[in-house]
Amino acid sequence: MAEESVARTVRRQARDELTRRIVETARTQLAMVGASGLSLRAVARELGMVSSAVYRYVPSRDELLTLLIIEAYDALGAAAERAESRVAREDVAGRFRAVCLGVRRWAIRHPHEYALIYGSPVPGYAAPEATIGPASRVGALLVGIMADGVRHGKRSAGRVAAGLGEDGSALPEPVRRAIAPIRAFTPPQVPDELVVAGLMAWTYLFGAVNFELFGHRHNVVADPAALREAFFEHEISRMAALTGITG
Amino acid sequence: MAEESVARTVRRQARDELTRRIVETARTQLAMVGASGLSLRAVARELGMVSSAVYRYVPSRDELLTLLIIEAYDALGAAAERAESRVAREDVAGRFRAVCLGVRRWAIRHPHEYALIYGSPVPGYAAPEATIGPASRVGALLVGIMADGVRHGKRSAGRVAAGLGEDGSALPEPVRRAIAPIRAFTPPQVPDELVVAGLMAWTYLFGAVNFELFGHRHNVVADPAALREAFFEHEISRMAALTGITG
DNA sequence: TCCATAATGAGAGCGATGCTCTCGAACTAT
DNA sequence: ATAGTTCGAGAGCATCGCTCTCATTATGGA
Repeated sequence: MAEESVARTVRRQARDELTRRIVETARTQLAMVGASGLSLRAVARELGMVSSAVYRYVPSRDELLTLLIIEAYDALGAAAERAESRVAREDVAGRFRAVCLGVRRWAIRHPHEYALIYGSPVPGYAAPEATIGPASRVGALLVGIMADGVRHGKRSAGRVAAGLGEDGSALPEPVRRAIAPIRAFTPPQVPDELVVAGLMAWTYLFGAVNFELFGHRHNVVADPAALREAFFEHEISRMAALTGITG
Repeated sequence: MAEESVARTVRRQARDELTRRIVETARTQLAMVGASGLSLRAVARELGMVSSAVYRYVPSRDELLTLLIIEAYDALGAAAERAESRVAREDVAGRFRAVCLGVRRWAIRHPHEYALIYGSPVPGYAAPEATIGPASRVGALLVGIMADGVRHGKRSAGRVAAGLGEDGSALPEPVRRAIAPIRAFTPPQVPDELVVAGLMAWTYLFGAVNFELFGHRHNVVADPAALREAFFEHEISRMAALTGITG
């Protein structure tokens, strides 16, 4: 009958709804007290149920954290994509810049969520399989920009290659082999040199945000938000120049 | 009497010795189970005493972690200094490279200790005053290399400035003001442009090590240690070129 | 030398955590 | 209507950080 499937769906819906509320509550808790202070029992209390009931929906605290990790990756990726989408497609340098500013902006607004994904890995060492998709959204964005940079203006791509081999030497063979995994996700038109440059820009972006958010720029860069932002924009544009994205 | 001071010293020595053993035990625990798994009670058990006794020596778990943070900063700084000291003073590029490789090597060998200092800040947000000294050892090393680079060969320093203002533009005024804090620790001969470049190299170094250690290069850079190392050496030397340290 | 004082270690205990188990109640499906 | 599944609640276990109290011991001055 129809009622059968409907009933099943109703139950599933109720279950999904409660699961959603649990994760949502956990997310607000995370935003307030950070990952180390996140308590399954507190989440249960907030929802008016007993702690053991939560275990019907979430297998463990670590799994809850994994769900929050996925959410955070997705939110960060969405923020970066939104910022990037507001820039004209041809403005490759502007798109790169927008991604960087978007990432930093989101990180500053959601420090605990950012720390959860780009700080020390909290559970074990291996990230769960389910996180790799959302985790690569920012990277995918950068790859797309690189590819467009190659397509739109051969000029910039050419300049990149030149920048990389400043002394005339090509990319060392071990380096070429080292980037084999990422090459599986990059269009073949993008040369190895540009891939390396993109990886470095990506590395730098999160290195800078990490340093700023985790306090490693105390007594190094001035505190006022405007100055920090000015410095960030400068370092990012310098990095873009190295990458060869000069607009 | 002499016995007075001796006795006092004896007692202090006993106290210091036990404190040392506590921190030492905590450090090995940290190396095994990580910061989140570090338990004051477990440390006490290991030392054959009851947990409350440990509180006579260490005010709290967070304070214990602070001691470990200081130790880790010091160990990392020492490792970097040791690596750097083995390079001829005139070989500025080699010294920079040695610092980077030394940092990475230490980090790989002491992942949990590295995560403790360069991962998410675990207690609150503000680092204790006592940590800022040891925390700046690597930075001080880089500053020294920069200064020597300026002193030894004006050529490289000049190239840096040129590299920075590739389009002929000078450093933006807000950026100059942003780096005021670090300028208090850098010799005046080092131009602002070089300071910025050094900051970027510093940022990149730890960004790269973070990414590698925290698993963000899964499916990006190949796993074999030799390839990862080759990639690291390449990215670092690229960064050195940007910094203007070309040897 | 003796004795008040201070440091030390042990134990009990408090509140809290993650997680498991069991037991009724409610709901689903036949 | 009944058999089976899901669910919430409660009790409980081991562990944690930390505090308090109470002896024991060492210290340092009278």
